Amino acid sequence: MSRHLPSTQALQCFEAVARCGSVTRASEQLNMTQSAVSRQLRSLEDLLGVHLFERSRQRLRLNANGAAYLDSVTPALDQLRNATQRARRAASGHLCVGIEPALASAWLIPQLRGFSRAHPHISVELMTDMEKLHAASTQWDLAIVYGEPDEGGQACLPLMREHLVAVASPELLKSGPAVRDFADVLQYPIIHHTGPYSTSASWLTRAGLNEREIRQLPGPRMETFSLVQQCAQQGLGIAFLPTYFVTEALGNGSLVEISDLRLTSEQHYNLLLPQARHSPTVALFSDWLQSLAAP
Amino acid sequence: MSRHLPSTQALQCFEAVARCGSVTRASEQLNMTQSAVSRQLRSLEDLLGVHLFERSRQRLRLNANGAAYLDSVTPALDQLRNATQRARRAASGHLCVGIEPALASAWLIPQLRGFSRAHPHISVELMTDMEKLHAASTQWDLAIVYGEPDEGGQACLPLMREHLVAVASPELLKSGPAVRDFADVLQYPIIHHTGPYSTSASWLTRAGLNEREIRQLPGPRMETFSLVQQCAQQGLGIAFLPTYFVTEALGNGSLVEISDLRLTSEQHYNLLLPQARHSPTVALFSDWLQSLAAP
DNA sequence: GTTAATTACGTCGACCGTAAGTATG
DNA sequence: CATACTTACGGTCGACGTAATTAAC
Repeated sequence: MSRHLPSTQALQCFEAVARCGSVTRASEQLNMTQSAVSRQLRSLEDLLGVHLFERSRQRLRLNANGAAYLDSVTPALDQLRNATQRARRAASGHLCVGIEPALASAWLIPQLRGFSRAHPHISVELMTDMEKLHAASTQWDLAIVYGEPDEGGQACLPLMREHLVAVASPELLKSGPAVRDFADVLQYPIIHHTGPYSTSASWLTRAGLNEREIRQLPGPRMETFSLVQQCAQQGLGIAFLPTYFVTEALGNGSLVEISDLRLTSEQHYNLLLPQARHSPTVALFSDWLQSLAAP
Repeated sequence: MSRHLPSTQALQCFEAVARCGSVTRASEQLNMTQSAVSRQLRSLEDLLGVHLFERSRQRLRLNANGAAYLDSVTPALDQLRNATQRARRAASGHLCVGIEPALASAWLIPQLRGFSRAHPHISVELMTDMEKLHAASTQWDLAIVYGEPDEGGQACLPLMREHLVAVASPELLKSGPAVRDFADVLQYPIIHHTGPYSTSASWLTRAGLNEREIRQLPGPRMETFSLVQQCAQQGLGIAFLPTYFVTEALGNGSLVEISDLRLTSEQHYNLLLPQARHSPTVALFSDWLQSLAAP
C-alpha cells in the first residue's frame, strides 16, 4: 500500500484544469505558468498510473477516470480549504456568522455591542446572504437558521422559539373592532408574508383557514419582515411578525399590538456548527448566543 | 484570501501525530525521522498562525484548535486516499467488491467465472467482512448490500429482490403433514435465523405471528445462512432461506422444498457505488451485475 | 541518564519560470 | 500563422536526514 498522496498543489491544478477545461485558463486562476500546471498534471497522472484527460483538438476533456477522481477531490479540497480558513480565522480572532438579515438587524446587532465590549479581540462578521450560506464552498464558523437544517453532518443546537404577534398602526386599530381570538384579525386587511415560513400563513392557519382560503385573501404580499413592517406602519393592514422584530417599533409607538394573543411557532431557531469540535473563539460566541436565548 | 493550502505531507504528519500523541511514534508510521515530522508540524502551525498542540511534559496533546482542525482534515484525507487508491486500482485493472459471504459464495462466485473469462484483464477481489466495509477508511469500488444503505452520499441502485423458500431435509418432510399456507410450517420445528434481516422472522410474521410470539418459539437460532442450512440438512427443522442460497442443495437432494410457497421480501439487494461517476472498470462490472440480476 | 522534542546544517530533489518545440485549426 | 499544450534547461527554495541541543522525568 503506497502511502504517497498527490500534493495539494497537484490536486488544485487538476481541479482548476478540470473546471476550466484549459491549462491556460487554469494557470491564470492559479497564478502559475502554463508549463507548471501542465507538468503538475502529468506528474499526477504518472503518480496514479491513469490518464485523467482526453487530449485532443487543442483541448483537454475529462476522462471517465478523471471525472470519478474529480468527484472525490473537489469536496475533499473544499473541506480542507474551509478548515484551513477557519483555523486562520481562529488565530486572527475573526468570526464569520451566518444569520438572516431580519434577525440580525432586529435581534443580534443590538446585543452585539455587549459581546464586543466583553471580547474586544474578537471581530464578528455577519453573513446575511442565505443563498451563499447554503453553498458548500462558503466559509462560516456558525450560523443561526430557522427551522430544520437541510444537512445532517454538523452539530445543531436549539436556540430559541419564535413568538408571533399581530401589530398594526395605531390609526388602523382605532378604526376597527377589538380582536379577541385568532380569527378576529380577518375583520382587518391583512399584510401577508411570503416565503417558506410565512408568519401570516401560520397565524391564519391557527385561525382555522386552509391553504387555499389563505391564498385567496386580499392584501399586499411581502417577502421580508422589513417590508411587512413598513406596510403595517403605513396603515395598510395587520402584520404578523416575530416579537424580536417589532420591539423597537412598539417602543416608539409607530406600531401597536392589536391584542395580547401570541403564537408560538412550531419551528424554532437553531444554532448550526459546521463541525462537532470547535475552536475557543467559536465556543465563546456560541455560549454567549445560548445565554442570550435561554432566558 | 490566501490560496495557500498546507501540503498533504504536512497534513498527514499532523494527522499521524494527533493520532499517536507523539512525534516519535508518528515518524515511525510515516517512515520519516522525528525532526522531519517536527518541522512539518511547526510549519503547519506557522502557516495557519495557530497552535494546534499543547506542548508539555514531553508529550503533545491536541489543542481545541487542533481538535477542530483534525475533525475536518481526517475525513478529507480519507477521501483523498480512497479516491487515489481507486484511481490506482482502475489503472491496474483491479476491482474491490464488497459483498456478504453468503451471497458471494452462493450467487456471485459461481457466476464470476463468466465475467473473468470475458474480461481477463480485470481481477476481482471480494471483501466479505461487512464490518470493515462500513468503516469510512476502507476502500472498495462497489458493494452489494441487503436493505437500505445507511449512508446517503453515494449512488444506490436496486439490484434484485430476494425470494424466501422453506426447505427441510427429505426425511423430515416425509414425517410430517403437508404445508399449504404460511402458517402450516408451525407444525414442524423451526430453525431460526437471527440478525437485522431475519428470514425466519419474515416468514413467521407473514404467517400471522407477532414479534413476541416468534421470540417464544422453540428451535435452534443461527446467525448465518450457512449454519441455518446445515441445521436443515441435519433434519433439525424447517429453514427459511433465499432461493439463490439453496439452489445447489435442492439440486443434489440434500434439501427439499416443503411447498411451492415463496415469500418476496420487502427489502432487496442494492448496488452501492461510493461515487456518482465511476471508472470504466467499475462501470463494466456494475453493468454486468445488473444484467445478472435483471432477468 | 534516558527519553523525547526542537534546532542547526549540508545535501538533494522538487517545482517554478523562461523559452523552445509540436500539433491543431 | 496563431493558439494551446508539451518538453528542455537552469536556478531557487523547500524538505529531508544526520547530528547537536534542550527539556522533562
